[in-house]
Amino acid sequence: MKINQVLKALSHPIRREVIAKLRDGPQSAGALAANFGVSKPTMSTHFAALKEAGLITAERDGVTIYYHLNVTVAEEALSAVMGILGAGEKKRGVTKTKGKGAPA
Amino acid sequence: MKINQVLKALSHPIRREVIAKLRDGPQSAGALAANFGVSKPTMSTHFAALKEAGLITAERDGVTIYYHLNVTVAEEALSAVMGILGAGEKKRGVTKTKGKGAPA
DNA sequence: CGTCTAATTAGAGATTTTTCTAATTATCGT
DNA sequence: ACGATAATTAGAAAAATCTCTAATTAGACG
Repeated sequence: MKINQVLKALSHPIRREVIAKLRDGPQSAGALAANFGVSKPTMSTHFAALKEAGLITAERDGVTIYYHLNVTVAEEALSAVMGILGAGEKKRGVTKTKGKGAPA
Repeated sequence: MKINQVLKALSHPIRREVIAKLRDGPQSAGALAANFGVSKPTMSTHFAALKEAGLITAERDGVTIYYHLNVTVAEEALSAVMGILGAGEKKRGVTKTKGKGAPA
């Protein structure tokens, strides 16, 4: 899981909404696309970004493609974000140096 | 807290590293900038993005500016990401319709 | 095979992001 | 006031992102 790809994927509202919808179960590309005011090719690009990030997987059934949320990657991503944001841990105070030998 | 700004802020490796460093306590702009292979003005831009997102705050002490992690916003952001990624909840199965009256 | 549906890839334009150098602002100390 | 230090703003170039329309691929079915 590449955290950079995952966070870039999460940095667009449409892609976040897609993930939210897929939490209720797999859905076809077309059904997903119907929820947003952009063209289908644009949605394809967003699906591709999510797929690249590993957050979703595609499954073809006949002519229809169903996207599934990859729960494992979603959980890994969440852990990673916890690691970055600190998950509520407290740390030591300022190391302020007021006098002459000032810090950078 | 605007989740879009926060996630965009998190979508750059340098900005994530800055947050990580600030978890150990406030640091000056210059001290932070010293850790990355980019110019100081570039770092200023990154600080501005983090500040816009509310993830850090600035405090001037003489000629030096100290950045602090905004723990509250960091925690809110984490909650928001949990909401998006689902925080490990399980949901119902596929609603696959194989026959004629196919879904979109 | 021809045609219809579902979705993607191709190509291009507009906007945003990232980064740089140069100039400016703000503060301190003499 | 002057000069040094810390950091930002200004302006511009390069790269990435987002979106569109048109064309293509893939499969189903009569």
